[in-house]
Amino acid sequence: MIKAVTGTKDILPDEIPAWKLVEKTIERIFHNFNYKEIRTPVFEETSLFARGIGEETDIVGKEMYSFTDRSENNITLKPEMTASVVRAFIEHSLGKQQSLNKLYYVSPMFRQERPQAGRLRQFHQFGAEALGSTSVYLDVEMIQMAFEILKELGLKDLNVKINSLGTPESRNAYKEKLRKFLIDKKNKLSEDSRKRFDKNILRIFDSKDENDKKIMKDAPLLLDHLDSESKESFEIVKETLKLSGIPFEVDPYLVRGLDYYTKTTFEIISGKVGSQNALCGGGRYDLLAEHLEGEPTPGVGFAAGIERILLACENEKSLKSPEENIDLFITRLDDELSQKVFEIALNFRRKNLSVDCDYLDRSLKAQMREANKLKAKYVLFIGGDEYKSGMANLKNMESGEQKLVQIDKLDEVLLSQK
RNA sequence: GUGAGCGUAGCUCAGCUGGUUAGAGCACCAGGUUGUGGCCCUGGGGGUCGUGGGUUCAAAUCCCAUCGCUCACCCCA
Repeated sequence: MIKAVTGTKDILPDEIPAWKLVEKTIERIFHNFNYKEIRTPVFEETSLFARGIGEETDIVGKEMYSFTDRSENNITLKPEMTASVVRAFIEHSLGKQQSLNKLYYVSPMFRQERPQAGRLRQFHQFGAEALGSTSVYLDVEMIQMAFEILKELGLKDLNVKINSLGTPESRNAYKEKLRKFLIDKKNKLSEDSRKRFDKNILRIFDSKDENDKKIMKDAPLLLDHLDSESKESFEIVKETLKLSGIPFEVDPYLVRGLDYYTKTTFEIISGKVGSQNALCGGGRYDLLAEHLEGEPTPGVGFAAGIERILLACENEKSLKSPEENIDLFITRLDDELSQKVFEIALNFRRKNLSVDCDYLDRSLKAQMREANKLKAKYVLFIGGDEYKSGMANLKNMESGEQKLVQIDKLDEVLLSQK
């Protein structure tokens, strides 16, 4: 049997209502904040991600779905959206038509990792990017939108973490300080952390090794070494978040894995989804546009994982997606009437009623069971003596009431009761 | 890339100190009312016990390999 490729999943009809509800919520909240949707291709030239996300990151280093196509182009299925959005922004000179662009997206993403709870090889993210302003209020707006969407979906067990990475200059100066602090302790660190020492020294703060933790307790903190501008904007972020009524905690160890972040970074964690618990993450990236050879353009954004959110909703039992039902099920008492039933069905379908009927030549009883299963509001019985006089029984499935109606007057009867 | 656990019906699982035709619940189909659902009752269909090999008189059950899934590490949504 051919099965879906490892790490990919079918979304079956039963699960669609939950997805639709999430998608509707996303669209509503982004509209409230006046963000416009953007759609970009699922694949891009590999170099876009290599340069945009950073050669040293795990995403680029070992997780990309890359291949060469028949014309020898290096292609990669998008592992995240920010680089693509910024590429489109530059390519179409969106910044020249409008000084601030507030964009959002919902799209599948691809990363070749070992699947586990809350991690797939094809997964879905939604997110937003605001390009063209350094205003910290946009930083806060990202958190507000993400938080609002999660709250609307009924999630409660949430933890908002924020941090500031400062400007690249202050961060590099700080990294140097940290390197000096660690250099003589390096051989006492765990193997993983020793690797991080060269690759991404800030990541050593994430180590779960007890001894590493002990060493890092006395390490200098990035937050204490911010440039004055980053420090000030971080203060405003915190104050504004407070005013927004969004509970948060400052996590000086929150280091996002993508190279392009500057200043504000944040993450929203769920306590209900296992070990891949980041529902959403984001931050400011003021230098990305020029990295990609565009006009220098400040930006902020975030991305959230739909599968993880759905997992959290399931575990918190927070999602009440509406029941699916149909307006009318038409049964047939005599087999010869199939065509008539089909004709009546089309008539109502054209009038925007949701209508179904039997296609399996089943007994009336079976048809009724089907109607019940589909939660039909009404059942129409076509056939018998009453049909000969142009009549049919119409049954209200909830009350059980049934009345004889004239078939050619069904329109007004049904449409008025809808 | 590393580690652990698990693969029996469409789904959830029982059976596993090896021993007659492999079970249950749910779902599905039919009947109980030859023109009427939800509850109930009766019956039915559906399984190479993931795959391959080995041990044995005998394997779903023990051993090995392989594939797949799951969870965790790394990292991230």
